[in-house]
Amino acid sequence: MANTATAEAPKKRIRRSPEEARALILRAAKSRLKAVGPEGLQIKEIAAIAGVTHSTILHHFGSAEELRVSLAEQMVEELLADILAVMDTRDERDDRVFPEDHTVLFRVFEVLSDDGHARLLAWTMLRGGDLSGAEHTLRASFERIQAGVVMAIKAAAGDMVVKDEVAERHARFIIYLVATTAVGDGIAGPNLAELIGLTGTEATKDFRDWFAARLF
Amino acid sequence: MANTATAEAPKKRIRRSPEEARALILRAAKSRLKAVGPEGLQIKEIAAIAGVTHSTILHHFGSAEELRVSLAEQMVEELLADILAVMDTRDERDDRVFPEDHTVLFRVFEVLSDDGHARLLAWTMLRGGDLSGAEHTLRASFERIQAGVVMAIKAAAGDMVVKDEVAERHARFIIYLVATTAVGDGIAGPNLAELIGLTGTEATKDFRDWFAARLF
DNA sequence: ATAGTTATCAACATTACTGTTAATAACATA
DNA sequence: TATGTTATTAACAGTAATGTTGATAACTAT
Repeated sequence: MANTATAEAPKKRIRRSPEEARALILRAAKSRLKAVGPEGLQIKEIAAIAGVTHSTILHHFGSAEELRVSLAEQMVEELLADILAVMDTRDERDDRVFPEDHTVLFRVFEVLSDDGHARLLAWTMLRGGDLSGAEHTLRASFERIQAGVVMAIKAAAGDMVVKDEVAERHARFIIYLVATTAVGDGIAGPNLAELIGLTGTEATKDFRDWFAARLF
Repeated sequence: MANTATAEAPKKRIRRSPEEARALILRAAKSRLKAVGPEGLQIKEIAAIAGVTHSTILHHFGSAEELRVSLAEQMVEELLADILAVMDTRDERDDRVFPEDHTVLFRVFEVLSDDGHARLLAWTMLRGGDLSGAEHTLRASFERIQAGVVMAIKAAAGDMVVKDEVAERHARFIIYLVATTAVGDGIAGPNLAELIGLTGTEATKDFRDWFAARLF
């Protein structure tokens, strides 16, 4: 670098809208969180990745803590959007072989566990997990998921009549089980699978098939 | 406070053995971790709870990081000891109604999820989760657990003959599922149950019964 | 153009957390 | 009782994180 001592830096600034700036910063924070875990969430590091100074972050979020809260909320919303997208895709193809076909469940595992969402979610919850900012999104999303699972249960029953309450109760259990399992899988999966001897992609697939088969 | 300016503080010291001191500090660290999550693991806070100065912690553990590693290892060992204890208690009573009777599974949930072990475990894994210090304990414990579950599977099969490989494979799946579910339950449980509408102890019990019923 | 707004930055200030040092109190052993 | 060991502490030092300030560059509207 010959210009360090001689020429003054031209110091061009990129001026973004507040929304763009916040999005940029949150993206950087997220990648940092994924890469190095919760300890990597210092605003200076995030600022470096986003290509801004840490003052800019403070300007937009008020404090480091508020940035973390915003990040947590945004992540939860993204996660739900992803899962709903999976279910919607499924709905478009109108064949009703839900229980036999494990693709939906597999995709849920992918989104929640493999993509690292679970780890980020866990971090959110471990740190006191307020999430009241995402409260409304959460409720609305759950209603849609619940409705989808109820439909699947009834489809799985075939000719047999299933009372609404029974199906709804069953759906709750299934959702709770899938969610907790996927979260646990995302967190403990790597270590646990190695310990238990369930390594390799085919073992993963075997387990998920086995799991899916006993859901309905 | 009249003595602040006048009398000198008597400053009595409690002198502990290294083992006692370490145990005291680890206990404080654990309670702190449970109470406020990973961020609560600063040695000054821990020192305050343990009733010592932070220098004492550094004296016994070398560094803040080494304290965290020690804590993680100790927690894993405690967890496994607890779970093995549950299984052993079960073995002593020689009735073989494992699958019908859900007490063992319930106790596993209690130990792993309700007691907060899962949250602590998750913290361990989120932070890079080495655990190589507890490697040996882990392997040995898993072997015993695996053997116990295989026995339960065969007992559940009743008269039918179950090939060893089949039972072992099944056992792996069950262990993996129970572990991931309990971990996920411990972390996401409170938030998730509230969202889904599975609140209250009877709902928790219902879910665990339902879950246990579909394991074997 | 001109003026007003504000996103951005650099430099500084301030905390908070970790680690160091030297002295001392508690205990064991001789 | 005397002596040695070391767990404990207070005071200090260093470092890394957050937060603050004032100036400026980029953009908008008049």
